[in-house]
Amino acid sequence: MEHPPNDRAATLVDVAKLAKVSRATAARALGGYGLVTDATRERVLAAANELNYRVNELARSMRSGRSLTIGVVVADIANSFFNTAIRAIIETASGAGYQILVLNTDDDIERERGAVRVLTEKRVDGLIVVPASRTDIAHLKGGGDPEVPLVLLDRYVDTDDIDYVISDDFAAAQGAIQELERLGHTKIGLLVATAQVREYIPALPDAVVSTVHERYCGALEAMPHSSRNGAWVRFSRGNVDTASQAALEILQEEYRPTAILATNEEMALGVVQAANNLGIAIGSDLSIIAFDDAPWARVFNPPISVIRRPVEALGSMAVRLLLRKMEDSTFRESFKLKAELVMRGSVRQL
Amino acid sequence: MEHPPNDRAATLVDVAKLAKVSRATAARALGGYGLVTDATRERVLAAANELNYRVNELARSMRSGRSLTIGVVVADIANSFFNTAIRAIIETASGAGYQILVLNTDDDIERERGAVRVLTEKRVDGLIVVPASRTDIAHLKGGGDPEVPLVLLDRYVDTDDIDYVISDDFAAAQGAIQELERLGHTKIGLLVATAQVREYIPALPDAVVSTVHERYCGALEAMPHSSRNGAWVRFSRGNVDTASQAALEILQEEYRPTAILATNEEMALGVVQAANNLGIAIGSDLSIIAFDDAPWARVFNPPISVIRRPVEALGSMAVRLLLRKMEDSTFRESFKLKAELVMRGSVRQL
DNA sequence: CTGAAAGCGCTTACAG
DNA sequence: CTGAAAGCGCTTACAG
Repeated sequence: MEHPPNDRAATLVDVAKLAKVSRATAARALGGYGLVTDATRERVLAAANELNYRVNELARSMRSGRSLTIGVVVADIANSFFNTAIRAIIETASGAGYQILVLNTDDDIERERGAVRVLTEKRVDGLIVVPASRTDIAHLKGGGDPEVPLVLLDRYVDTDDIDYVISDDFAAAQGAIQELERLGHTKIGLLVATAQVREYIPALPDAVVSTVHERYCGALEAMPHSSRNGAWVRFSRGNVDTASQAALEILQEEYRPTAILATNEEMALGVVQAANNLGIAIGSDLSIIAFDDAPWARVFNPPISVIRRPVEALGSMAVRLLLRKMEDSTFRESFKLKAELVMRGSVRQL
Repeated sequence: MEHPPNDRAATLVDVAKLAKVSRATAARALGGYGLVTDATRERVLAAANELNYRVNELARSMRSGRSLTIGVVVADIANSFFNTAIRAIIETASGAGYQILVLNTDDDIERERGAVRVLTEKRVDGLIVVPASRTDIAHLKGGGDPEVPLVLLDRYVDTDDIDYVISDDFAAAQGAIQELERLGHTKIGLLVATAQVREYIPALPDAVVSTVHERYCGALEAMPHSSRNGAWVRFSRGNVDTASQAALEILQEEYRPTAILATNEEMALGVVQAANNLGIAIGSDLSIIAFDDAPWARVFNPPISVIRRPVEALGSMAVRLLLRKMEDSTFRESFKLKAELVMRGSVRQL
């Protein structure tokens, strides 16, 4: 009963022929645009159905100039913040009919450049990028002529002509330190995830990403003088083992801190691991607050206090902002969302 | 110094004109195929550079019939197994010049159908799917004529004409239970992540995904008779809170088990949370083994014993298999990789 | 409401 | 080694 047009997939022409209409009419009936009688529409749909027709989105995109695809360039999809954000991005985008191309950079600027290039060539309608650098951003400013709409996620860069959706990490870090002080802590350590670093170092590297900068500065500003000499501060690569090494160093200082702020999931796990190794009990001997409410944080014993950022909101907001910019290329707006401090058993009052 | 062809992005014609060659020659020089003199190639590349030319992959794909894009349809990108696999998929694919379109189904078969349809319409060159059902698979068998190469990841389905890359979960579950018995455990509970279930139930639901089936059957087969009545078995939705409820029920049985096997990350966290709530000490009062070596597992106190599946290998294998199938449509092969039991402090010898 | 024609930006044979 | 022509499968004006 099928009309197999030889062997190849059915095309618009096949449908049009079978329905005895022109290509234009068939396209209108199938695409749901323009005008068609109910009768002809039905005829076309029946034909399409019989031939098991699938529109070729490549052709449609080329002709219409819209690919219905959004490119997402992210530091590390295995990190819980990013994959939760991507989940929200996929959700929001597919609700609006857009699909997502995801690339991973591991915070490598060269890979980011390549990613943006590939996505541009694939003619994505828009781009969501977690930039690996605050200053190396020429490739984001459209080396090309008609620029692809772009929204930065999680981090801003050193220019005022690129919109972003971020959380207020300065305030969040500041608030966490203040809360520790309120509870009597005066010796406070800081473990900062910093992709730009090989292993871990005590001093702030030159070029760091905005989140690193904000979290460090926010924490430092609130820090009691006794904690500002940097003995309890380390900037570490974003993996658990390195973080653990760095935390060990901090915790083995002559006067060790009574509390540590960890700036992401990996740093938090590193601190916990180091504390376990040294037999230091979290919650009683050492208090800890971490950025991002990873799924395991509240299940730990004691549960870990966290700075909960509105991850889903950040992701879906980035998409919605991007969609608006795609409609109106002059539209400009940026968002900085508040994070929430969630205190749990990992912090003790002194 | 630029030659802005009005306002639009430079196209192949613009480059050809500036380089004073035909479109075909320009295409050959830029695309790196066919024959061109070094001299003309340089001229073309210089022109392309001056015009900041970016090839339109949409057009290239349409003409060449290859989109250099692979579709990935996954249950939940926020789950650590899946996002680690996706990371490997992106890595392997981009090494071969392919980009990844990711869709999320939450194990909903309707969404899976929609995802496959969209990706087919976007003319992906291949498809990697984590199927939400073992039987509802018509949409995977190419309702269309020339089928898109397909590889299943993590789960097989009830047909022998679709290739897959999975881990040997039956053997893994069996091995874990046997090890518990070897250590003296006779009362062993089982918490099985089952997307098909609303909350949690004690009996195996009708239609479950292959991983659920394999893990359950593997565990059951090794189970001592004392543990087979099902009092300590629950099938739970894949989120921590539901899992925790289910675990609470198991742990509040009159004779509670001395060990529990949890079939994924969420189930493991659920057990830990329930144990914490009841004041049951993991490692001494209750032993636990979990599927998947999530990043937090070894950092817990005590560290959680896990069944470590070769996640990256599964992901990159799926891509390599798919690439081979794309080259040769008759190529058939499937892989079942071994998992490794990693014993840590969460399991005690009785 | 429907159709004939042109064209999106490339690549693919086919000549030369 | 290079070019002229055709065509991938659609949509977009433009007529009627």
